[in-house]
Amino acid sequence: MRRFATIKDIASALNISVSTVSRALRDTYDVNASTRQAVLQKATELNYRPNFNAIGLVHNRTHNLGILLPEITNYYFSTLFTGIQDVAYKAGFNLTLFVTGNDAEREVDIVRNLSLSGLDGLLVSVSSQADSDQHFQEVIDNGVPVVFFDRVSENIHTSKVMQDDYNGAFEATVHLIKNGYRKIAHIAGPEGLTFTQARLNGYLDALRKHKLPVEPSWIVHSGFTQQHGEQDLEQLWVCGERPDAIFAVNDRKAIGAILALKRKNIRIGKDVGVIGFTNDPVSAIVSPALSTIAEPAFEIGKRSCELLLKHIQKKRFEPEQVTLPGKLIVRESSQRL
Amino acid sequence: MRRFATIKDIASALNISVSTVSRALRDTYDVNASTRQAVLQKATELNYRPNFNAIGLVHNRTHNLGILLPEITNYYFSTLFTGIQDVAYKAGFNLTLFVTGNDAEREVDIVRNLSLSGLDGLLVSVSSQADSDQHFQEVIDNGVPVVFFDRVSENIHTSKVMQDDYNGAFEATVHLIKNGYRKIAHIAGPEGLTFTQARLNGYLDALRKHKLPVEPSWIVHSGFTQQHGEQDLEQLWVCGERPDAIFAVNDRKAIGAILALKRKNIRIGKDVGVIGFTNDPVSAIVSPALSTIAEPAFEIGKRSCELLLKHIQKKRFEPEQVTLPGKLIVRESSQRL
DNA sequence: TAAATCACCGAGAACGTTACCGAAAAAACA
DNA sequence: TGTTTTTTCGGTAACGTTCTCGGTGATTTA
Repeated sequence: MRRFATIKDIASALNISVSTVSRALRDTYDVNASTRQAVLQKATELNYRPNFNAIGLVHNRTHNLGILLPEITNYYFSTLFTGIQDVAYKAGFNLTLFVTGNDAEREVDIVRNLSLSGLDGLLVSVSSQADSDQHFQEVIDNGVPVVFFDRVSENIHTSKVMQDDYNGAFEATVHLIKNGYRKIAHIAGPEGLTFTQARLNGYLDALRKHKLPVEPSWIVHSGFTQQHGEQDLEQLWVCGERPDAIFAVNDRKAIGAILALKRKNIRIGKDVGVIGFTNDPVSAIVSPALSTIAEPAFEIGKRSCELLLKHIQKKRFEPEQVTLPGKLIVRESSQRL
Repeated sequence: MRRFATIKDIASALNISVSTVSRALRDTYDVNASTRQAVLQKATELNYRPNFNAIGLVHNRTHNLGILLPEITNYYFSTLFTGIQDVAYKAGFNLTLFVTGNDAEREVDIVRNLSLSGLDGLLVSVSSQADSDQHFQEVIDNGVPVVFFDRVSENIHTSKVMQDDYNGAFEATVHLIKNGYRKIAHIAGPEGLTFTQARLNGYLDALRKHKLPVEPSWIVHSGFTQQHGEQDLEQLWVCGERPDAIFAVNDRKAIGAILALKRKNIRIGKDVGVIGFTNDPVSAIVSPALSTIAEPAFEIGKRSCELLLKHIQKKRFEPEQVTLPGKLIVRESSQRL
């Protein structure tokens, strides 16, 4: 059985009490400089590492944050994580990452079996809102601070940080309109999600404001992958009148659409305009390059973590809601040229 | 101060001892069915959650695995993580993720300050081998199982799992040769890394086997990003004779090279062949599509975690080394047509 | 010189859980 | 009926750490 050097080992080696060692190691009050020096030296000599379980036990603090993500294999979530870790690391917090794979059941399972005592707080982007948010409410009721980001949960009262989905979608759609497209379709996300709804609304309002027709068959919902984008486009192409532009809920779906269009020998931009959402690096690589709304993923991660840390430090902290603006990036796919 | 219901709360509510509650909760020996039922009911009623700190303290087991990664914002590492989590989740282990950002200093800092007592094992892909591996040796000396993957550390005796870098590189180079390219350059990774060396050797041996010249100025080392790929290509293009094909150490650099070549109006495939390594999804999206060696990222993650779990379970477990084969994926960028 | 202050240290309880051992009650055996 | 076994439970130490409290000497103050 492995066993680390403990505070007791140091104490007995130096013939002093554990209390003194404890104080010396933490450099607090009431300890002579020379004894402190001796303790420190002995500690490195024995390769002492503090036992976080023990510390967590007495303080009811673990310096561990949980992160719940639908997926990690994409640009948005992975840079978001990097943002989170950026502030967590500086504050001395570790991150335990849970990936649900967009599986709502798994999400519930994970949250229900969470070792709440092992976590000082929870950062979450929900997998799906289809069913209830009960499992999150339970966590909050247990006194564990929760911050939602990106895919937030409507009916739960806590801090949330997200990009401005509505205005981003509005701007993207207006951009297409200004570039002469009139029959604009929307390749959307799963229906249950709030941000799917927000982007849909931005799209709709932009059409209405410019007195363009809203054609229900030009709005198709499905998942977030490139394959979903391809399928959505096929569906758009079989039934009724075809659109002359596509606003996709994210870049991956937009690229799926571009690929499908290219297979049909339809010229992107000239025949059909395409715009995405996210500014995934791949949008600059695909040909023609994809116009998009850049999301501040890293910043969202940072802000979420900062907010969570605040929640943890203050006992009573009023939930905040922050919305970060996106930015229109014009490339080739949305221009007739 | 937040406080969860404990085993004591259940005990006093039921007027029984904590030992009995403990046994009932864990469904072990020596507990009557009816009292067990009562305990279970009370537990859900009080929303009891076990305190992992306490359990970790007595068992010296946390069911926490540490993962040390150079970065997470790319396809390879993020799917690798998914593979790890796939087996960890089933085995009831949580994952604490540390991302170094390819910063060797930060790696040392993280490892040195690791709460070893909070981790049952460590999965690592090193950030750089430039300096020493001493910090990892310390961890192992403390009795914490470590498994290396992808970017392994040579001088440390422990389990390692990686793809077959040498043969992959060999195969990629031979593929270019067979397609008629003769002046093949290599855009390599940072020099310190073992797998950089392995891929370089595969490349060199393929050249030698086919009696092609090895031109030192056609081998350029740098980092792993797309930008590095672009820079490397520029460097290749300024000095002396220009190559007619490029084998890149990974897809991102290959794509950088492709982009730079396109800016020069050089036709990919026809004028200059390009092949990468990884099979990042973007390699199918870029135009022309990038030939590459597919790496079994997910599988590597799974195998690493399985191996680590074995190490943790058995007290004495002989280090294993597993090498997974890659697979040549032929697309457009490596064909003259 | 007596009293008050100060610097430093130790004892012991506490955090939530498990493990070991012993005890009481119930059941089985003789 | 007495004895042994089985079933079920409780007491207690232990895990590594922090924290509160009190207690030495030594030093300063009056």
